[in-house]
Amino acid sequence: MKETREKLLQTATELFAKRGIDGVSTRDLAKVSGVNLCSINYYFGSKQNLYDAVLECVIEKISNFASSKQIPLQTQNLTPIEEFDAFASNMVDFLCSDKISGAGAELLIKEIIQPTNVYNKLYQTVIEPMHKRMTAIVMKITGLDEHNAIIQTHCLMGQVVMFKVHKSALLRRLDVKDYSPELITEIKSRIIENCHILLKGVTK
Amino acid sequence: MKETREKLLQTATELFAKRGIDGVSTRDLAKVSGVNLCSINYYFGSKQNLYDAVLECVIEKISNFASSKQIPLQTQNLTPIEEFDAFASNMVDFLCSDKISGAGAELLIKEIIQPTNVYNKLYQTVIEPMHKRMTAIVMKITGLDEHNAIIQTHCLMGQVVMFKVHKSALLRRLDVKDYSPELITEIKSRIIENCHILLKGVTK
DNA sequence: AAAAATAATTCAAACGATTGACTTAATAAT
DNA sequence: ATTATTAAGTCAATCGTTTGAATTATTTTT
Repeated sequence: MKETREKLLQTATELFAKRGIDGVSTRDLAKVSGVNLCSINYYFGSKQNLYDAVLECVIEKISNFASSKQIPLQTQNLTPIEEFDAFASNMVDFLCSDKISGAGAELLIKEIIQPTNVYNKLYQTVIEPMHKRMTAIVMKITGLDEHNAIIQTHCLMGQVVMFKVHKSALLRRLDVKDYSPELITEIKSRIIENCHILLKGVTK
Repeated sequence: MKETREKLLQTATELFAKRGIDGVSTRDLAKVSGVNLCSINYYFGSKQNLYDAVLECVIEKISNFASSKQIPLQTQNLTPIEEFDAFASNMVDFLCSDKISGAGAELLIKEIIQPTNVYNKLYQTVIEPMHKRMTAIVMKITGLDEHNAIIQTHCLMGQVVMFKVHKSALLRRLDVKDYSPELITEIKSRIIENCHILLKGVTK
């Protein structure tokens, strides 16, 4: 059946996201997936290839999510600020809402912290285009040169990324168990307000 | 000699930071350290205990670094903004300058992304006090209530953390090989300027 | 439509290698 | 004499991977 491959991909995404590739054995994967052990090699060739396939799925998911959010927006004529807002909002949604990214965002961060051979593709197909696009907007609004705009872009993105990277600390500080839709909304508007202030108030 | 224990701790910090605890075998550790395999169990009891010891060293290093930066400042009477600046500046230094944190900062981020049993101590002794202190400053300057100040603190910290978490992407974007002292200075002043703008311009 | 042949998939079992931990013995340093 | 360190090796457990037989699904032939 074609389910076996899919089940393996899904389980692997969750387990790898939680414990990393070295923290998950092929026997764990097979048991949790409910498939035979050799299915991993049958469908993917090796555990490493399975990990690569999982990450390619995540890359694809991001690409799809990004383009799905762009199509309806391109018809309108957005100001740079509006374009930026949509971008930041989507980024928060993807990183923080498990409904959208699943365990993918978790895996993404792991790959960034401890890059494997897949990182190159991740960077070229997802990270760099996003970063470049955001840098262009920052340059347009602030008038910063490219060098400074890149650094500023990194600052702005950091505000978003932080809520995924160190989610646990924020939850403890706020004394809540998980991100609620309301909290995500709060975070989003705080980030966007901050970005507005920075984009308008920053000096060369 | 007392070197063996120290050498193990040092090597373990670097290897664990690079490849994670599961990515390093005890035989690797012994070989790279240039010590005998059983020294690990002799001095630390187990690989896990060695990892814990390494992280406690990192925690201690942060605490020392933080307090060393506080003593000379406490004598002066700093404004909240000045206190904030020193705090942010030190945080950038610790996270981004390998001379100061060594591989410790790398390990720190790894522990945050994939917490082990040591995370609790890390949070209670380092992260929470920092976060609380910064939140207090944010509240004082902006007048935000605690809930919003916590979220804002997370945003501000994110700007700093980003330069450690996704250092590789920034280096690629700027087309440089590593953080130079000049680049760190640039980053630092950008972050501090941003924080000034946000602390003064944010609305309830 | 029934039977035969082929391909795709799953299975239990086991492979060789490596893991962390441990033992015993001997040596070196303080 | 106590402590520190090395050496060589064993241990059970687990690792990723492979095997060949069994099963199921699909296609071809009759």
